[in-house]
Amino acid sequence: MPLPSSTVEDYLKAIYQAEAGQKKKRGLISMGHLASSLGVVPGTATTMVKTLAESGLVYYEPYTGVRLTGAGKKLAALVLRRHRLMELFLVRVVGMSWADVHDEAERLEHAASDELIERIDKMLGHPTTDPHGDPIPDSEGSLEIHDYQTLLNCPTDTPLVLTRVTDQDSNFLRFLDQTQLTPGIELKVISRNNASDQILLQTKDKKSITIGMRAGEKLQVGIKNI
Amino acid sequence: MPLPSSTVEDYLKAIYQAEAGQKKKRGLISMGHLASSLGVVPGTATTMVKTLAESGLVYYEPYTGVRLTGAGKKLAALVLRRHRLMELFLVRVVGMSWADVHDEAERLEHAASDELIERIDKMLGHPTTDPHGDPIPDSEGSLEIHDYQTLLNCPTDTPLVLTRVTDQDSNFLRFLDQTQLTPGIELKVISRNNASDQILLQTKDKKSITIGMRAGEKLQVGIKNI
DNA sequence: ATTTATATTTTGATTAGTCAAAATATGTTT
DNA sequence: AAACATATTTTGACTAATCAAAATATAAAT
Repeated sequence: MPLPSSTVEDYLKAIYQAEAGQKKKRGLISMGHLASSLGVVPGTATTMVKTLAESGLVYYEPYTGVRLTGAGKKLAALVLRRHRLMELFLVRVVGMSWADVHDEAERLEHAASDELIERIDKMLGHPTTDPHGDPIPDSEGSLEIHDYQTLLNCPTDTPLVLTRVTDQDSNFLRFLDQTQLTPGIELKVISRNNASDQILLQTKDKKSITIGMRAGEKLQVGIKNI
Repeated sequence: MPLPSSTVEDYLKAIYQAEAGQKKKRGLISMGHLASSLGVVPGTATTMVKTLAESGLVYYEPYTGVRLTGAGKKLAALVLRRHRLMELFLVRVVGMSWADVHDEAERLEHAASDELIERIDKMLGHPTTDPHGDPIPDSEGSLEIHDYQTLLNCPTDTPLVLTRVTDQDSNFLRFLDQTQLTPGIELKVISRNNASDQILLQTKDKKSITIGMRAGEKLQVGIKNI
C-alpha cells in the first residue's frame, strides 16, 4: 500500500464532499459532477475512478457513479482534517485572512507530515471547526455531523448564530468579512422576499444587512441556545 | 514561462548546493555527483539537465558537467530561501526540533506561496540564518557569503562561536543537541589528535567534549568578536 | 417505440519523470 | 599508443495523469 498521491487524495476529497453535499440521499456521485469539481474532463475521472476502485477506495458502478468505501472515507476524512487544521493554523498563528487560506491549505495539505498536523492540532487546542465553520475530523477520521439550516430555510425573527459558510470563494468571503457576517456572529432573519430575491438580516447590534437568496443558501445557522 | 515543477526546483537546488560546496574553484558539477545527490540514476540527470539547459537555467557541457546561469542561480536561491525560512518557522513557531525540520521543509518549500513565505519572513523579523546557521537569501535571491573555518582547520585555544552545521542528518543533529553543540554556543578547540581521529573541545562553561574529525569538519565556527 | 439529446466510456496521444542496460566517450595505466 | 577502467549519454520502456475526440450507453421526448 503505497502512499496515496496528491491526485488520489484530491479525488477522494472531492467524492467525500460531493457525498456530504447530497440532500440526505445516499446515491452515487456522477462522473460529470466529479470531473467538473476537479477541473478535469469526464474521461479522466472515469479512468481514475476505475483505478481507485481497484485499490478498494471506492465502489464504482459504470454509467451510474461512484461512492467511497470505508477505507476511502477514512482517507478522505484525514485529508480534510489536514486541510481544515491547516486553514485554522494559517488564520490563528500565521495571521492570514480566512478569505485567503483555502488555496494555500489546498497545497499544504499534501505536503505536511502527520507529525506536523498533530502538532498543529495540539497547538490550537484540538479545535473542532475551521475558520469557515467546517467540522474537523479527528485523527481517526471520524466527524460529528451537524445538520444546520441555512438562512434560506431557517425560522424568521429567531435568534441565530452563524455557524458555517459553505463557499470558499475568496471574493464572497471578503464580502462577508466586510459586512461582519463571520462564523460566531449572532443575527436574526427579519424577512425574505422571493420577488426581489433578498433576505433581510439584523445583527445583534441592530445593524441591517440584505443579501441575495443564493448567498443566503451558503450561510448555515444554528438556533441560538439560551 | 510556466512555474518550475518541484523536480526542477530540486535539481536547481542540488546544483546550487554542489557549487557552494566546491572548494573555491568554479568548475562544473558532474552528472554523477548531481544524480547521486538527488537519488536518481545518472542517465536521468543527463536528460533533465538538458531540458534545464534549454530553459536557460543552466549551462551544460556534455561529458563535463553543469553550472547554474544567472536565472538558474536566482531561482535556486529562492527555493533555498523558502526552505530555510520554513525550517526556522517550524522551529520557532511550531516548536519542532531542529533535527526534524529538514525533511518537513523539503516538502513544504514546494507548496508554500510567496505570500506565505513573506509573511513568515516578517513574522520572524527578517532573519538571516536558519536553525543550522545556513544563510537565508533575501527575496531577490541574494545572499551574504561567509567563509567560515571548521573545527578541523580553525586556530586552537581561541574563543570561537559555532555558526553553522553543514549536515542535515537528524541523528547527527540529535547528537549535537545532546552535547549542546548548537549554533551560537561559544567554545574553544583545546587540541586535535590525528592518530586517534579526535578533536577535544571546551565550552564556555568548562565542559569538555570530544568529537571525531569527520564530525568536526561539519561544524563551522567564527572567531569570537570581543 | 423510434428518434433525439445527454452523459459516460473508450481509444489513442501526450507530457513529465524515471530506470535498465547498451553504446560511447574520457581518462589512466602501463 | 593500446588496453583498461570509469563516467556519461543514448535508447527503449514504463507509470501516472491528463486531453481530444470517437464510440457507446442511458434517459427523455416526441
